[in-house]
Amino acid sequence: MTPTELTASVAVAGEGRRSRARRGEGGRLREDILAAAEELLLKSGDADSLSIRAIANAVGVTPPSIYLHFADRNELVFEVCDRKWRELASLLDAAVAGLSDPLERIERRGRAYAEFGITHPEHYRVLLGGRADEIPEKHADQALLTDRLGFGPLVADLTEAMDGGQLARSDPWELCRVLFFAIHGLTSMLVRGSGPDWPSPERLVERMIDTLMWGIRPRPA
Amino acid sequence: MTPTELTASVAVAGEGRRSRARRGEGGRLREDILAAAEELLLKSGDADSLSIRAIANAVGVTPPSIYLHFADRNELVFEVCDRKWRELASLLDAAVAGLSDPLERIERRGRAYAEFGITHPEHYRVLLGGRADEIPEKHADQALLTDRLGFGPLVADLTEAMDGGQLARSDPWELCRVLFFAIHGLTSMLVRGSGPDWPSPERLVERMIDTLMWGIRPRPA
DNA sequence: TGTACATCAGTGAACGCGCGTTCACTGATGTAC
DNA sequence: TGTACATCAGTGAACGCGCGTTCACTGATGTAC
Repeated sequence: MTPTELTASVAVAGEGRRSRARRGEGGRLREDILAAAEELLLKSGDADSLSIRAIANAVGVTPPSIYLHFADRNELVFEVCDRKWRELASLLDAAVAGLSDPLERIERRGRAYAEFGITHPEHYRVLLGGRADEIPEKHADQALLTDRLGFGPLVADLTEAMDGGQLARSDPWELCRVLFFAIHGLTSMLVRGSGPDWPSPERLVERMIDTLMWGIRPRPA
Repeated sequence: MTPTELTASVAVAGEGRRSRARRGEGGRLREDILAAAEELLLKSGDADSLSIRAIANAVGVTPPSIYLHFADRNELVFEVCDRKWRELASLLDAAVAGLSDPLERIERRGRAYAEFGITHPEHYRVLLGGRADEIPEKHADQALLTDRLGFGPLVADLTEAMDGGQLARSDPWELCRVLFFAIHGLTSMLVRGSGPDWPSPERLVERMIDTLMWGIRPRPA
């Protein structure tokens, strides 16, 4: 088998040719494309593998069909990321549901965030591990942090804690970013894969959260 | 001018054809290649732009010549990164030269690290911003942290501070990683580019360092 | 109830691109006799 | 001192690859008369 033949047969494989949608149900393909893209991401963990061709093949459709539903590759990748961001955001919300102590809520959010990365490294890498310029502009700026990460709730908790005297008074947005950066650094390194003699991810998460929570407490005059 | 002609003329541009090295001075080209690669990195800030062809063009040489000095692209990129890591390591050492208080040394290292990222965002992105798999295996594991980042000195300072009672006793390697992760998270986000209404990088750096330094102090029983 | 027709969901082939890498070569440089 | 020769530093053309995207098309599906 020549390399060319091999490639051809692989291209034919995928999921087999997909049956054409009924009239008016063209939108179904859009969903299937996004689902296939996410699956590809899971297998490879690399946004570069989200090629139009690979996705089309996985869905069982030809590349041009993608353009019936997305203007270009950028838009497709953006949509995939957008969904993941929302998923993460609601996961964070779920993690603090029912908790009323703001400090505890802050802590839980951090923990849940790191755990999302640890359990979905491929997705995390796509969300924040890549180059910024491969993400459409909408993602590149502040909107990323406020809209996507849902910083609002965290800032609210920080403010509440400050009001209650559990935290030294300061700019909550600034503090919010610092906390996020720290947790993101931890997560992104864990997602990169830890070395053989590293402490367990759990230990590192605990230690980071512990350090941060102490670091932001009110200080003796 | 057709696109093809344009490409051709651009290819001819670069730095002009380079004169051939004298007998025995073939190694000169190796240096020039690395220098050109670094320059390309500065312009684009993206390891993907380190293509064999782009580098060859910048040096004023044809692509195959690169292979006289590097086995493949991976080796070249590795060497470029390796040099940057050493640069950063010695920069960190310089930042604490003459300081004897271990806590102060720890703080200064963190600050210097973040500043390196802020002033050399393109380089930082190449060192830690990319995908792990684009970096040769040597870089991917623990060796990265110990050899490249020179964690030894930081661990030494942490240990000294623990011995002096300035820090609660704990595994210094674990703490070392946590501190690095936090500073890395900060740096990598700043390097990504900050949004319009962000606090200044300097403020964020101060705040992060301040939080961490408080977080690791001994705690009241 | 039957048929012409517009619409819709795709297809197939091709475009030009830049890439890493290989291969057979060239021609200047230095060295041995 | 002159010349044949080995070596060394490169060149030029080509390889096959996968990519995003475009374009003219096809053929099933539903609808209007």
